[in-house]
Amino acid sequence: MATYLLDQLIDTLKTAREARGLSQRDLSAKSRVPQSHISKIENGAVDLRTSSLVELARVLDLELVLVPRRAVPAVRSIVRGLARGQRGSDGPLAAVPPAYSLDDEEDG
Amino acid sequence: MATYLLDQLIDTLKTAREARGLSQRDLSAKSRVPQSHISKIENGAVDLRTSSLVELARVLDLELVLVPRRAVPAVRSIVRGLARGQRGSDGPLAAVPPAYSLDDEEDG
DNA sequence: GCGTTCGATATGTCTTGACATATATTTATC
DNA sequence: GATAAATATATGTCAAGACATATCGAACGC
Repeated sequence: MATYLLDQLIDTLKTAREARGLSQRDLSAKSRVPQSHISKIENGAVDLRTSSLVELARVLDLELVLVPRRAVPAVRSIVRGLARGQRGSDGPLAAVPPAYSLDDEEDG
Repeated sequence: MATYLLDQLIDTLKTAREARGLSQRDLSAKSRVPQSHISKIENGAVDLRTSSLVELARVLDLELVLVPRRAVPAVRSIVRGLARGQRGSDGPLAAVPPAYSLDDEEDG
């Protein structure tokens, strides 16, 4: 019974897995998290431990970051920008583009 | 014993708590996570569940976000810039280090 | 039919997390 | 310096639940 608080994170994980064409078993093999458990996680049936979350995220090239609430909108904008293929290599803070994104939620 | 993977996150939590002048008991009262458990968490004695992590983070005005590895540097810049440029209403937010490690890799 | 590959489920084991208590640490009073 | 009270953090016990192993049935191709 995962909390609603986790839904966003879980959805990000699942979407990222599928975007990379990985099966639950593939992800399991790379993360050492059993496939059965991945199934439960994606179904919101468990309140997974943080180490499991980090483990899965790493395999999916995601990092778990604690962001000050005030910075969340800007962070989301950057993530969306990158997800659409823009390269953010021009400067760290250079681009904090508006969040006019569509629905290609490849990453969180 | 929490995995080394969690050390950064834990440290961020503890630092944020102290920066806000909250005792473990204060944080417990606001988060519904028992003080005894907060003690264990901060000592790396447990691999806390994600809901607990989210709960504690929220009380500290932090949000748990999954960030694509490629976007991590930009995100860190935002967080730091914000911590420097803007002050929270009630205390030094400056002490909110990013919660990730720096073994960057190629995209997959 | 047989063998794969996929996600979902069953049962057993190990650890978190809740509760109560113990151990600092600080401050105050004598 | 000793004692006590108040505050902050740490530890012990045990039930609820995460995690592990094995298995299930569905969908696909041979």
